[in-house]
Amino acid sequence: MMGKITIRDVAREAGVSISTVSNALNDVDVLNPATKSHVLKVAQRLNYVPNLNGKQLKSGKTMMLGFFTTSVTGPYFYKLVESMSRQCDRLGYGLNVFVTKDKQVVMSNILGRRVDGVIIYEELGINDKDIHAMNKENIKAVFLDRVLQKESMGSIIFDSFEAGYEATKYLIGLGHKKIAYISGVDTMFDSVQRREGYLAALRQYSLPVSEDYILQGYFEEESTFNAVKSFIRAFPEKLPDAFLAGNDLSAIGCIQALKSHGYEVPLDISVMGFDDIDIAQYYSPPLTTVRNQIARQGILTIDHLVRMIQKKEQGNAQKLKGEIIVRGSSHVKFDRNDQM
Amino acid sequence: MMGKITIRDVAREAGVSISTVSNALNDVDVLNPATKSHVLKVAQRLNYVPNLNGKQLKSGKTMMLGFFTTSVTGPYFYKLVESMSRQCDRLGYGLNVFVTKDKQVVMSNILGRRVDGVIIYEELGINDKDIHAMNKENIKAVFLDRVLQKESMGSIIFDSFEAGYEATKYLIGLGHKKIAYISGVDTMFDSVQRREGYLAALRQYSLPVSEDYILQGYFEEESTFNAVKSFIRAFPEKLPDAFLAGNDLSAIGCIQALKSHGYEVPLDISVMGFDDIDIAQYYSPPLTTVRNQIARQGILTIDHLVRMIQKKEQGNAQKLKGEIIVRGSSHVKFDRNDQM
DNA sequence: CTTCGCTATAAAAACGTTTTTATAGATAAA
DNA sequence: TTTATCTATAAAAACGTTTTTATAGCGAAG
Repeated sequence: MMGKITIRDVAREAGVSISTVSNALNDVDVLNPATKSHVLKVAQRLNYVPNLNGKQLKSGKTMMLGFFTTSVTGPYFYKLVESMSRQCDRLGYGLNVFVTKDKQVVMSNILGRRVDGVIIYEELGINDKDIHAMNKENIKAVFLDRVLQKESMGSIIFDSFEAGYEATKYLIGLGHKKIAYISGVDTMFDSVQRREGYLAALRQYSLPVSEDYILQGYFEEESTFNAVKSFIRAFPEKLPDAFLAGNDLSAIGCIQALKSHGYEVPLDISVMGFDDIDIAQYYSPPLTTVRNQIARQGILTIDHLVRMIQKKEQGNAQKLKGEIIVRGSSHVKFDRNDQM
Repeated sequence: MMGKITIRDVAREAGVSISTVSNALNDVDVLNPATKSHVLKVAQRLNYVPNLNGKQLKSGKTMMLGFFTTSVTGPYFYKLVESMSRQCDRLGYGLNVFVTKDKQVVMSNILGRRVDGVIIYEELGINDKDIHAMNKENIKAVFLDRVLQKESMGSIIFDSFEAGYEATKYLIGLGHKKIAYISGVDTMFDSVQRREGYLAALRQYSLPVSEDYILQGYFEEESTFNAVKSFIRAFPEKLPDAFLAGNDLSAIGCIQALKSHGYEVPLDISVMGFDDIDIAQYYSPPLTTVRNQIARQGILTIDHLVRMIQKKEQGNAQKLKGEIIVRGSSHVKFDRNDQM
């Protein structure tokens, strides 16, 4: 029978003006306390819930942040979403996840002011023109896993160079001297950075850098399996002390190949990956790997975005270090000759 | 310098009224085609993007569905979100994921009309009064994993009773007689239903039902690991033929515990889980489990909700059957005594 | 006494749309 | 020729808020 209860209904019922109701509800401190509590009581009694569209239209604020991503599949995303939404809660914002591949959808939601600020996962195809449009509208954004050209926006990314560097340093610390790298997909930023870090560490410790020690594994188990097998067949005498694989899947493929040739990991050869995927700890041997601090990325992202919104701060680029997780696939260099 | 471009700016620039602009943009077929294309061209040139709050305030529609959940962690959720958002796309809706534990947030977003319809994951504490409020506002909702009291709302749930029943029947079919159940979280509907199904199957086949054979694993690997270990220590002579774990994580914890005591799975004891999580097939041994058709649940959910919204259909309750996936963690009963 | 300023509230404007109603001009019917 | 109908567009109202501006009442300062 009775339709939606509006602020007008509350005003009439409480015998005051709608501005008074608004002030009471929004805790604006200009009202007589008695009036305020009376209004609140009436609102409660009528089960009044403000219409957010009206509210947001006028105020220009939604107190919502939007996370735009092409996918939400896999542990990376749910860990990220989990930590971001928790942090939003703390700061009084809501987090809204939009799963879409359509850039049009993204831009119309952003410029259409459905949210106060946005987190954008790479690969949505947001370009300079889009960023310019956002800037013009004074919309704040933080990008994940993307190097930003525009100073105006924020970005919180993992430092893959540092990760590659540290991982290699760790292997060197175990006494390994001949370290091979199994590359991922060469068009991907992460892949290239990890390799550069690997090379930098080798140079730093004056270890030989050889093209032969860079294999192509394409971030996949099978490709890596084949690549390692061909390597072993081609250079049986040049077997490295350790393999640093572009990611954990690749590390698994590498270990499978070594096993199939009768080598033991980690006794004969150490193998290390990146990402710390779920399987890493269950695999045999459990993988030594570099873990990204996803929860931390989520928290920093929200903090940064909220500062940009509330304190009108400029966006900047922050890099996160990886964390080396030592498990069973790596071992201090063990020289068979010493044994004999 | 120049602020947000509104429909008014487009109207002025194109030399028409704002209603004409609105009609052109919304493809209302009353305009002279020349006028329409002219207006569209101007809108394009000005990079006009409609303000969604204004739009939604007036029209009363958002073309958005909201998924409200306490958590988004784990494969169940990302598979569900993935399939729901894909189906939303197809039907011209956007899907919005709200991760929150605060019922107040949920209700204010729902009654505040931020979305046209909602999908609610259980455990948010939505009660009859809330549902009544939604009904009064004519808001459509579909509940997941929850038995509904109110006829007016929809629900698409997995038949966990059936799943528990069928899984147990499968184990019985392998020749197992002493079957233990590792319970999940007792406040969760699924957990309780699976256990009831388990009990029903035991009764059906006149097998003994014992309280000792119901362990508490809380749907977690570690809790289950500890629970199973304590069981083994407490009743070494009463070891069951098979464990039916409340979910796959629990099954893994169970197997770890059995392994640590020197038992072999499945030769000594069969273990079975629920959910078919990603690790299930990689685990050693690969898990026998009951798979829910998550993608199907997502599609049915969206379809149902959209029908309720667009065709003003009544909500109803649908149940989905699980599918038993036989892998390496279960085996026909093998009696060591026969061997000796 | 005025006048000023302050307090508590009300009234009105504004946010950016869509929708409803009005209007001018053209075409068709009488 | 007049009137009615239709077409294309414009004007105005409405959606439900917040924010800005106005106002009545009152105590204090001159």
